[in-house]
Amino acid sequence: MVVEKFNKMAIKDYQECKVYIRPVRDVIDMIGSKWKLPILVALGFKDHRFNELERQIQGITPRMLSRELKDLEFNKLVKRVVSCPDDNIVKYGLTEEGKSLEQVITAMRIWGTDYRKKIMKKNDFELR
Amino acid sequence: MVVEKFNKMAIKDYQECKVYIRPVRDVIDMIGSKWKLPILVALGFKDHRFNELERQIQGITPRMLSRELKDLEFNKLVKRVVSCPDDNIVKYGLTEEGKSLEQVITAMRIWGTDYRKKIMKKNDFELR
DNA sequence: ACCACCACTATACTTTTTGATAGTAGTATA
DNA sequence: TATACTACTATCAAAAAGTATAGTGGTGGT
Repeated sequence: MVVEKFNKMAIKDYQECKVYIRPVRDVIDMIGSKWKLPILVALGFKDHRFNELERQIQGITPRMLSRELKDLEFNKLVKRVVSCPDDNIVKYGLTEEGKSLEQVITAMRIWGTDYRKKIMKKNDFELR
Repeated sequence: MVVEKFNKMAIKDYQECKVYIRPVRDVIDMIGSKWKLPILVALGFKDHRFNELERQIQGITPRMLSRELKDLEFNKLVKRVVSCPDDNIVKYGLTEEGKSLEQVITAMRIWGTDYRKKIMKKNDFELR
């Protein structure tokens, strides 16, 4: 009796966990690399050209920028637009899907800022 | 004149971007690996013993679990407690700091769930 | 014609992360 | 005493992620 109940609970917990874990891992798989969030944040400000992004995101190489933009395009978070076909001006911007990430990014930003403040206070020195 | 204004704006944008990017990257650095969020989600349900986590999180190896728990402990998101010293029962749970991540995780979960639904609709088949 | 800028791509390499497998020390159980 | 479970650790290998460096094809200006 007791064993059976315990088992059922365990299975329930397990399934609930999975249901909660899966979408969260999807998000990490999509935007959890070193450069994807910086790119998305920059594009959240305004559309950017390739070289603008290169300059905006310190340290990124064109190879990484290119790859990450392609990944983000593949996942429909970013769109590549040739805004002025005569001049071949390429711009990158967020899709609606990409814009809908704003709440996630904002939550991270707030938490990250708080965390950084706490660390700074505790250690009583400035980080960077 | 125009050039000067443009430059100033560019600098402003750049600085604002950095201010927004940094905390977001901090978060990714802390929880952006394959197993950290699954662990945090599981611990959000309840405290877990080491082997409980192993069973709960399908696919994780004890090596990874051990390492990731240590990382999370190091960053004060998770605490290790010997709840019953006589029996040496070890449990892992969220710290207050870890619990404060809930909003981030919730935002990710909601977004991830929506995204998955959209993909499923578009492709008109079930994922997994 | 020459040089610069834009939007990338190619190649090779290093570093980081993760996995597979086995093992250990301690306690409990039959 | 043998077996099993808990909470891990060690070693090595593979895979993934990221870096360094150079180069390409196109357009635009002088």
